[in-house]
Amino acid sequence: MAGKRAPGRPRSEQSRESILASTLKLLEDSGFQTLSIESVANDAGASKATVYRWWPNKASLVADAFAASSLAELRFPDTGSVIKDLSLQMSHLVNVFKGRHGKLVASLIGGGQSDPELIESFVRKFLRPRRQEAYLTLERAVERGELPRNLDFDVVLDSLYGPIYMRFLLGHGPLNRAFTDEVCILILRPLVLKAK
Amino acid sequence: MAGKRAPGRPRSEQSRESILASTLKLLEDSGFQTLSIESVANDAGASKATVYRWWPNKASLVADAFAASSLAELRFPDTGSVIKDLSLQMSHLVNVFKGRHGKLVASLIGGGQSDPELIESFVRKFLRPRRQEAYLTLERAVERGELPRNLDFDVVLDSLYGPIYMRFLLGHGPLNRAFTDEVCILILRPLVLKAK
Amino acid sequence: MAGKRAPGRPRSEQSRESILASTLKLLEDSGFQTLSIESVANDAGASKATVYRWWPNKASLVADAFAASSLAELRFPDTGSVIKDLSLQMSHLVNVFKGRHGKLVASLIGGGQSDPELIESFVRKFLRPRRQEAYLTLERAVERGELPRNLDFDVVLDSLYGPIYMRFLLGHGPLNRAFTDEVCILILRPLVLKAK
Amino acid sequence: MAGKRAPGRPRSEQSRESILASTLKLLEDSGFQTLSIESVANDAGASKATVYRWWPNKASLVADAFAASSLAELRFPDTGSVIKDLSLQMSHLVNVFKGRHGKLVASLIGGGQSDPELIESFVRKFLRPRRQEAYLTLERAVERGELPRNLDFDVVLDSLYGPIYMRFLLGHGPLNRAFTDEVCILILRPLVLKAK
DNA sequence: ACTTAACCGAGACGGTACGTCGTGTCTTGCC
DNA sequence: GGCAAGACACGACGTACCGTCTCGGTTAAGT
Repeated sequence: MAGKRAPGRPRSEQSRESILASTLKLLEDSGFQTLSIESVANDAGASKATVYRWWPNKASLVADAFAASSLAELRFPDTGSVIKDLSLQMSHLVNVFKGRHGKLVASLIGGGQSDPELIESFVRKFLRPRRQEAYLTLERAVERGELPRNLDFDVVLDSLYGPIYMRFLLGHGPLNRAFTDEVCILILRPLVLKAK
Repeated sequence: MAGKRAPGRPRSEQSRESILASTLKLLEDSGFQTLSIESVANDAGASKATVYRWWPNKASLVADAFAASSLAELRFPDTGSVIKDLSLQMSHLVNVFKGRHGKLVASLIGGGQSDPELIESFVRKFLRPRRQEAYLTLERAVERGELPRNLDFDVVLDSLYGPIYMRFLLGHGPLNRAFTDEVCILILRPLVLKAK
Repeated sequence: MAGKRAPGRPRSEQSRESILASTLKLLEDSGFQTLSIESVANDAGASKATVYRWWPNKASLVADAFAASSLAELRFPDTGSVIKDLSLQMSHLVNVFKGRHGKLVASLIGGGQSDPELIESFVRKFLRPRRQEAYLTLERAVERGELPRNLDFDVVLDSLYGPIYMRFLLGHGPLNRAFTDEVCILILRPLVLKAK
Repeated sequence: MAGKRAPGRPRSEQSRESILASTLKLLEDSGFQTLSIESVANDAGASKATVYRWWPNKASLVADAFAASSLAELRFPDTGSVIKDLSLQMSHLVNVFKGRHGKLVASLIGGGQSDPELIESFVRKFLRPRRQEAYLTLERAVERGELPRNLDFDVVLDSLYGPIYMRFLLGHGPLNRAFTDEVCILILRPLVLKAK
């Protein structure tokens, strides 16, 4: 079913990949605003028309490039302790934000303030998958009796990660393991104690 | 020597104000990226050269315009209860973010990801002053015996406001009074109980 | 060896014809410069590759299309009077130039100024055949004793038709029967008189 | 009166001249069709926007460039004989057409077949001024009694020059002094004889 | 009947130029 | 010397064709 192939020359997978790769590369240097589609096409050895044929605007292109990037390496550990699990993962996230891909994420969220597509892509491709895993981590803790039932996971998780995003985007305070640990303890310790 | 005034026509206060006003106006419609200095000059009935004479780039202009805007109306109440004080103020902030000036703040933070001056301006003109007031609110609670001494105010405040900024910028969950209240209770209730 | 036919599918006569027809049609609307091969292929329901397979460039295509057009309907009458014969034919030519095919001829000569192939085609397919007939008309007049022997036919014919082409291409004066008659009389009357 | 100067920076005469000069230069190499405005701007060290600010399209630009070129060097002599006067001037014209500026004129007339502005410019800037002089030459001959009164000058002149333009544009026969002399004699001798 | 090979449509590809828009700088005359 | 008006060189925008290139499918001639 749907075995029919579209007629005409098929899309070049090679050009698609080199365009996305160039986008990522240039984005890391120059940020979202200064990134020009012309420079992407140039760097990728592709034609501007080819870029515009497949991506309607810069935002779509960047969103796709971000989605294609291997940013999925943020697994949650399972140590038997919620606090340890989450503080480890939060510290990993901070390292990512401060590393090579930090500028990319900042560009995405920053550019997204004037282009909903970018935000939508970031949430769908990055935030939601990670949150799914976080739900599991929290559920495991509930099963273990570490956390109470009837907890609003989203409120807890936004309280844990919101401070990270805030400091990442506003830079008004240090962003490091000490900070994430403090936040983690501030929020989770009372919950865990209660459950005892 | 100090009494000497530079010769020539003094700077026109009127043009300065109309330029800042037009900047704010256009920013609310179009966002930071699409805002062009050309359009500002045009709308303000000023010359492009005049804009460039006084502001080196778009970011400075927007930062100044933001500073000149009356966004300082976010006082903290003093009800005698930390939780009430903060949940009221957080709810006010959410209303500002969802109101007419929301787009302005989003533009500032968004544009700031590729232009540090904007972030710096936002933090200095908006975030810090409010935080100063928050410190006072928290201190009052400590004096009252509502909160323990040796509390890291910045960690507490980022835990309270981070979730708001995160939902404001990413839009991945509802942002309303119910949410801020839940966050407020999640974080402050345990602290207050402990202090009893 | 000569009898051998190449194997494989033979050229589609239908596509050839529809391409030439579309070329003519579009040429009449848009002129040579604006005519795009893409639009021809599109209009003809053919593929661009098919056009390029058979015609190396736009000029060849247009030249072929012109050759295939039925512009051969400009016979010379034989009234027994050179002046009548030629003034009739010249008037016919003017009508053609002012009619549906006028733009086609103008495009051909115009485009030909930067593409010799077009001019060459126009001369070979249109001008020379007509001139052959004109030679016969003049020869008949010589036989009749209407015109002197030793006349340089080409000089006479260019003197008769040059004014028509000039006004057709430059549009600096009216182009109508009155004009062609005057030219005809100016040039031929003295010759005929002399021959008497 | 009308002493008011437009406000703002005045147009740069230097850029105007270098643009027109580059246009002429490139036109002689490449012809009208292949001439790109981009290359003109580039060669002139000007910006594309500047070209487009002052000339709405390629035709206007070329027309202006042609008008600014010194193609006015085609004076009519006054030898006391119409035939001599005209055959000299016609021969000069042929030399111009075969010389450096020939391609320019051909481009103008060729391009003009799809852009009336070009033709209009050629007629106004080149053809009409020369024709005015030709009228004077013919009038002198009438005064001298060399030519009859009541002659339609335009018909005579188109009969003389039409053949030149025709051979210039179609290239179907030699274009040289011998040809112009023959045409001149064919048309003018009968008139002059009559006038004797 | 079966192979073979050129044909054809569709349409993607790297390019080039288009005409427009905004940048930041400049020149002019008025205030 | 500030200011509006606005021209300037520059460079990216998004579009349209260019001429070339795969594809899958079609159509005869020659086995």
